[in-house]
Amino acid sequence: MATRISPPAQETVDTDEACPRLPGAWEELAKISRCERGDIVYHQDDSADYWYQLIVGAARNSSVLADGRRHIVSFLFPGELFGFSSCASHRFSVEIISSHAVIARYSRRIAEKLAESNPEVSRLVRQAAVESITRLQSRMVVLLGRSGAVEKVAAFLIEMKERAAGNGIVELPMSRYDIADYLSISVETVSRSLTALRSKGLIALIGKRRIKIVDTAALTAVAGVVQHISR
Amino acid sequence: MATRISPPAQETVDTDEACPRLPGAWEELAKISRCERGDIVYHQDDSADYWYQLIVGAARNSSVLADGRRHIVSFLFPGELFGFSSCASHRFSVEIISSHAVIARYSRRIAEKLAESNPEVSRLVRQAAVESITRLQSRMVVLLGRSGAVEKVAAFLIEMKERAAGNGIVELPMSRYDIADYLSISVETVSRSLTALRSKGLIALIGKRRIKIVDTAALTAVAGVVQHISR
DNA sequence: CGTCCAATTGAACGTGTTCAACCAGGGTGG
DNA sequence: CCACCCTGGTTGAACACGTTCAATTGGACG
Repeated sequence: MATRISPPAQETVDTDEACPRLPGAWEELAKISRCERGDIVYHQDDSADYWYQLIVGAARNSSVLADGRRHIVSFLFPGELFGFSSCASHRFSVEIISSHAVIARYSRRIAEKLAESNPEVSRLVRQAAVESITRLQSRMVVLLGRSGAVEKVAAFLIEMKERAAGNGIVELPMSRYDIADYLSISVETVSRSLTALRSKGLIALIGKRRIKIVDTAALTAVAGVVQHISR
Repeated sequence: MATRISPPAQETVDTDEACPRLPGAWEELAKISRCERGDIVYHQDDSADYWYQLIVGAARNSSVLADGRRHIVSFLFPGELFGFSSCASHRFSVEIISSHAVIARYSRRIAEKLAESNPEVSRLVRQAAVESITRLQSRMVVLLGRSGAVEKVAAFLIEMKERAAGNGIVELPMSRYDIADYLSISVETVSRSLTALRSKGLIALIGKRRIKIVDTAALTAVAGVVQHISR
């Protein structure tokens, strides 16, 4: 059952990933950890002493409501900076969903100081925040825009295709339950929507967690004209 | 039909956050405009050369989808900073909904330079962005997490109460259609939810655009455990 | 006073939820 | 090795809720 990731297992590993190029002062600050599926990067209500960046793998950023239901606010992919908070504690939990992952941890106190003294870091952090806002707003439009379930799932698949980087085949690191909680529909409806898209010939399922997008144009059309974010 | 005010700005991701006290260098940058209901601060797809701050009044931050439907991303109230973006053009429109309003305009080029050279401005702008993210995430949880329409409307009323600052009586500067597009439910359902809350004795309607919250505790309970952002 | 649009109410319909059964795969223990 | 279970996923059927279409009211303004 989901072990908390260890206190800093710091090993110096080159982070020449898909993440944005950051100044040396920033990179030196990184403490690298390896983790596995189910590890919890931080928990709802933990104190927010660090910023994080996902280097390898995938994670979910979720919140559990009072009635026990869960909502997934976002999925995290390589390169993404997360863990910003306006208050002293985190309001959401972040949990690894890929079998393995690598994350970088940055002392919030020092990182903030750096962001104030170093113009380059300042700009990059602000840019990361603004992009996060853009993505959230875009997602809100997609989800709350009164599309049907099939449209939501189609939009989700396209988002995954664009973010996880695909050559037509999209790996889904998350379960159907995760997708359901992300789109705010029931698991059954997610499943039905997928089979609907499959029987229309727009996608093909390879196993459970792998999807081939057969007709991208048609899928995009189903999703509605969802203009996506330039990253 | 909605006159455009002032030269357009390029690139905007509206961060809908409350604005803290900023240093003199910042305040000197402000260009003040007065406007009226229906005025468009900027339009979807306009290029954005400015950041904005709403001083007096209320505005809506919306986007029109391909099929003609509209979605309201956020309502803007006095003090809020908006118009940030990472991409080249506005993805949303901002329109005044109160009879009169006052807004401040800041050259984005200069403001960004200021944010990079002045640690205080840097911190405050970053803080505004982070709070905007928090608010968006919170709103997402509230809206997507609660299934019932009555619960959404209840949550909306409480949000308005907290933001517009009320002594029990909440002024609603927006129409039922605006509320509907904000909550992604139909106007009829908004209306029905309001009457349901009224007949339960939780609220009272004074005219059309003014609501008295009779039983705050019960209304909060209906809204679900909606923890709100510290501003 | 009449017009126009926002707001409300009513009734039929459609879509997603819910409850339920079933299937497939992986792990464990006898 | 097979039986067993347990979780994740799919499918089916009844129901509930919000939408939609439609009619009515109410208030603002000319």
